[in-house]
Amino acid sequence: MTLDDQRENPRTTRVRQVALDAAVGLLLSGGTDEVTAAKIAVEADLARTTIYRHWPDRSSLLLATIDHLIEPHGPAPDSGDFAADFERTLSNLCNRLTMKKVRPIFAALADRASHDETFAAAQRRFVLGLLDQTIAVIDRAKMAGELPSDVDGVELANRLAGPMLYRWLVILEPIGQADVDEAAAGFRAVLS
Amino acid sequence: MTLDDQRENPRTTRVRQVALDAAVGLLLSGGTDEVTAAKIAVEADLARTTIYRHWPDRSSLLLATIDHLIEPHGPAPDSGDFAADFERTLSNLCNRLTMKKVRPIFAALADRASHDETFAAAQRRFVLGLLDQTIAVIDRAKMAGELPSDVDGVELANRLAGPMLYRWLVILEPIGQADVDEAAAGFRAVLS
Amino acid sequence: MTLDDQRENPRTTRVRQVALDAAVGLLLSGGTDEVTAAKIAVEADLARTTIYRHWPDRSSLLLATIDHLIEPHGPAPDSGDFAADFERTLSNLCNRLTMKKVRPIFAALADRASHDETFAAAQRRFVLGLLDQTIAVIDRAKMAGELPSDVDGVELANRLAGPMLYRWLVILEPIGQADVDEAAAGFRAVLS
Amino acid sequence: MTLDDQRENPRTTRVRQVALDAAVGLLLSGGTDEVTAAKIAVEADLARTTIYRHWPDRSSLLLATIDHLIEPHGPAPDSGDFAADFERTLSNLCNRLTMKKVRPIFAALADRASHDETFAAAQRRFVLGLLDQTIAVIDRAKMAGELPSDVDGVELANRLAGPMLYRWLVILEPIGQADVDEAAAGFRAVLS
DNA sequence: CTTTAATCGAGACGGTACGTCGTGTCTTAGA
DNA sequence: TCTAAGACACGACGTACCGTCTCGATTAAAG
Repeated sequence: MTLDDQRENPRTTRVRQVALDAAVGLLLSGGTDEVTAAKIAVEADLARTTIYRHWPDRSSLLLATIDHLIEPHGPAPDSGDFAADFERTLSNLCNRLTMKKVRPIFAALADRASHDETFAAAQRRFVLGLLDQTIAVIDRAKMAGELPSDVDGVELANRLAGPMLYRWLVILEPIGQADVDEAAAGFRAVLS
Repeated sequence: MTLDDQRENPRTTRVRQVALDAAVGLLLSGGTDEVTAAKIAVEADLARTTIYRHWPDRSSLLLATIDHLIEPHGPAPDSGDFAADFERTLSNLCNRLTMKKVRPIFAALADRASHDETFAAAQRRFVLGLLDQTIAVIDRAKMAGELPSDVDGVELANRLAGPMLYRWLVILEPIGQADVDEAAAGFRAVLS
Repeated sequence: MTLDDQRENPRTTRVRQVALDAAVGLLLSGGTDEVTAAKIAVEADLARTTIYRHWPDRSSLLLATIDHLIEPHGPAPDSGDFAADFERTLSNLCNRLTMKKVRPIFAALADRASHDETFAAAQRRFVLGLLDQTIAVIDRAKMAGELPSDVDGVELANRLAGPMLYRWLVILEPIGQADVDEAAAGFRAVLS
Repeated sequence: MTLDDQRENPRTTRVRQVALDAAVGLLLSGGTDEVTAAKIAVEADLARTTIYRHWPDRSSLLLATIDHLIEPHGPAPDSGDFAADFERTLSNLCNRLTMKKVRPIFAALADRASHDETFAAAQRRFVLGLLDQTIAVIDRAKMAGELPSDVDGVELANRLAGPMLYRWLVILEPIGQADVDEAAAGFRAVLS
């Protein structure tokens, strides 16, 4: 466990780090088309060829950039009150969405996903990642017997939080407290 | 209808046509990155510079390609039975979505929309276009007094059909009859 | 004589005039590469295609421009004193050379002359044109018996004035009064 | 001599070589306008962009082509008899001029020299290069005391050999033995 | 004073070249 | 070993100009 394969050359680790940091910056500021070995090399003060040693092509570079960009979410709220916890996770989600990073990443993934299964998988992972706190709360409620045990956590999370993602990602409109409230109400309705 | 159809030089019309046809083919088969003046020129047997005469850069070329790709939808079903008509439009929508063209177009728009307001507007238009039959049915029901007059047609269409789009475009899962049924049920619930 | 084929369409005459005026301006200010149908069209406010109606290609356009540029020289000085007249023509030549137009024209002709006999002929005409006053004075001196009748006027003009042209066009150095004096001395030497 | 020959990448050396060889061919056969990155690339079977890596634009490419074209002259003849040596260098010059390469090079330089000081300098170097054997002989004669020490070698070379260059480059007439003889006579006149 | 024919304006089109940027492969040297 | 440095073939970018080709709109001279 402790022996996780960290025995990587520290130079390698450093290069990967600074390259991806630069790539993330470029992705956020200029979109997919800016994630370029040449630009990363300039930005991170590396040789362009070094980038190619770590990622063989644009696709994998972009994918790695996105993966690097997705910071792990904190633990789901756990106050004992599931309805409150659920509402809390929705607020978190709302913040995360509007922190502006989500839209370009989602779009970049979607654009490639149409013609590259690797990106389709990444897109699914990404969206699930957005919902994972929500799913966690649902699962806890299930285990506590406050939700029927045959409820599918992912399914329910999609049903309740989906409209928020839809608004933000598909019809490009802002999400408000009203959307959070409605989803929270939906949760309480199944909570019984 | 009126003959304001520009009396445009037929050569010009033809060039625009074959160029966009080729561009559509490239977009559908290979995605955004294939929509290239050079490739269109080869595909459509035109001079590359001719492409630039009609569309000054990649962006406008891509936008024009997408506009060319979006065929106008037929009229909304109108049988007198609003619930049936609504269900029908959802089936249409479902078919249209899965006819495979929608996903790459949406994704292409979304990718640019993150950094180009023109594309954001196009994305909104595109999604509204997908829903227009649905909205039309809702509006007819409102005028017939079967829906409260304070219902917002676009809002309602998004609420009811949104989950289908969400499934297809965001979480990349297939849409089934179950989704149509559920949305139709939602419509009947507000109909009374 | 009076009936010279002036029966040309006045529009045509005007177009030719303004086009060549513009072309001359471009040639003098920017060199050969500026003599372009497109640029002339802008400068002279003509349609580019109109230029092509008058001159079929760049070569003939450039040639016409140069011909238009070469203004006919005034008559050779004629004071009765041949030595003085000769020195006067050399001063004129010196001024004409250094009025800056000559070098680029000569060079433009020479560049083409290497691979196009039409331009070679134009180059010869151009240089002879520079010397014609000088030749005229020599010929007058011959007819007055002050020079042997077997002297070749062109040959002598080249021998005497050639060094000035050489300095200016070949080794790119300024011409001074010393050069004029020396040539004039050479003339007086054969005059006796 | 010293091995400062750069230890340059042999690929690079080779590319430069074949590119310039092709460029020289194009320059001699078709003139300035043929010296084109695209045409060189085809002719030398290189990528067009590779040409741009070595020479950033048309001007420097043309300049490099001309430099590559100018082969170094052999040493000046040195028989002890200055008059004979001088006549020999003039014959050499005559041959070099008529070997056909000189005219297009001179013209190409002159055309650009009118508007680009770099080319003007190159033109001066080129002409001086043509005369260097001649100048060398003059300088040797000076050091041997057969010429007054206040004679300017370059000046004298221009005075004596200039007429030959003038004939060939300016009035586009062939040079004959007569021209060589006359110049040689001029040399003997100052030699005394 | 019209009518007819030459000329012009406007601009599309297939081309060639420009000079820039990016890609992915490769090789040589240096830390 | 890995990185730096950079050459290379390839191909797209967007621009400029070339020479050809319609098509109308002017305008000239002739009936």
